Amino acid sequence: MKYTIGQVSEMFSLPISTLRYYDKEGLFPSIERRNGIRLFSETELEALRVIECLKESGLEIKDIKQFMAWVREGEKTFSLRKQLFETRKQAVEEEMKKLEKTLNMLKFKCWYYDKAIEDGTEEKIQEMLPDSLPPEIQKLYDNRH
Amino acid sequence: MKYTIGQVSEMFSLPISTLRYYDKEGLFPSIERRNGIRLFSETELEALRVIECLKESGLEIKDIKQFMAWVREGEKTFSLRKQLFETRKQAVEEEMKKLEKTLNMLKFKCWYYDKAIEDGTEEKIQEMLPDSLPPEIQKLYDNRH
DNA sequence: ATACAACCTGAACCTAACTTTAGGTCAAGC
DNA sequence: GCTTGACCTAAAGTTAGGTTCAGGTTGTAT
Repeated sequence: MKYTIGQVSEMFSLPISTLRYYDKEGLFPSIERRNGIRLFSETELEALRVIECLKESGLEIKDIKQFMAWVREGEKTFSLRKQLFETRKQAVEEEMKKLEKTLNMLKFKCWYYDKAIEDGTEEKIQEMLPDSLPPEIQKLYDNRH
Repeated sequence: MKYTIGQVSEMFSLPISTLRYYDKEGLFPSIERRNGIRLFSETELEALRVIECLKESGLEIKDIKQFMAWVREGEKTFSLRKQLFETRKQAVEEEMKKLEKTLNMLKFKCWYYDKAIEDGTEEKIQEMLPDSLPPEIQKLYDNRH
């Protein structure tokens, strides 16, 4: 099954201009064309799934291009590709830890403003800082950075 | 206790140029100056902690500026501020779900290339797709998008 | 009083990842 | 045979979040 750029744009909810940009950047190195018109096949759809994953992991387009080049080179690049995914896995795990901290701060601030609205002032809360907060909130406060 | 821009730069591991840029963007609306030189106090340090949190949550600088303006306006903006943190909390929770999916894909790809290296080829794995994978791997594969 | 580090400003510059624009091709239906 | 919609390209423009630069001021130690 082959798809036009418009169909793929729909399938992935990506603007056509973005797909053309990815192509220009070398992210679909083996894409087929008929009369100049791009024909996306399963290879390119899987490439797009990987692109979305690697982008979400924080990888830049030029490094995704490098990966696509490795794919074309065949089995001799298996371990380079493996290493790339290992590194991205670590990066994502660290990002998730950072987001957990961020979430603690946000939850603390939600509690803080809930209480400030209830009290009509921040002063009471300020007096409780840094270590006379309710137990659950204290945990958030201590782990917020 | 008051700090110079250089000291704050050290404390937060942020370039001086970034701190000046934040100031220019209105993120320290009440910062004190002596002979033109910025003096950071606890207010600005807490602002910086919040800036890092809101940035990590995906908020843009101009919206952080809006928040800092609300802080200056006092208690009448408590509920606007509360709402902002609620929204960021939701955004971070969604981002974490996305990263979990990304992590599934990355783990699957790590397994994939481990096996490809072991087998010397991808062909054996391709035959196992989409639903004859080892149970643990099947879970990753099914949940990768 | 001179040197020197650390501070200041406005303006220009930078990068990544797109998006927009202007102008052109092509196949299908009327 | 002409219109229409979906495709094409190269090049310029956009945005966020900074960084760099050129030129100037301030505070402290010698």
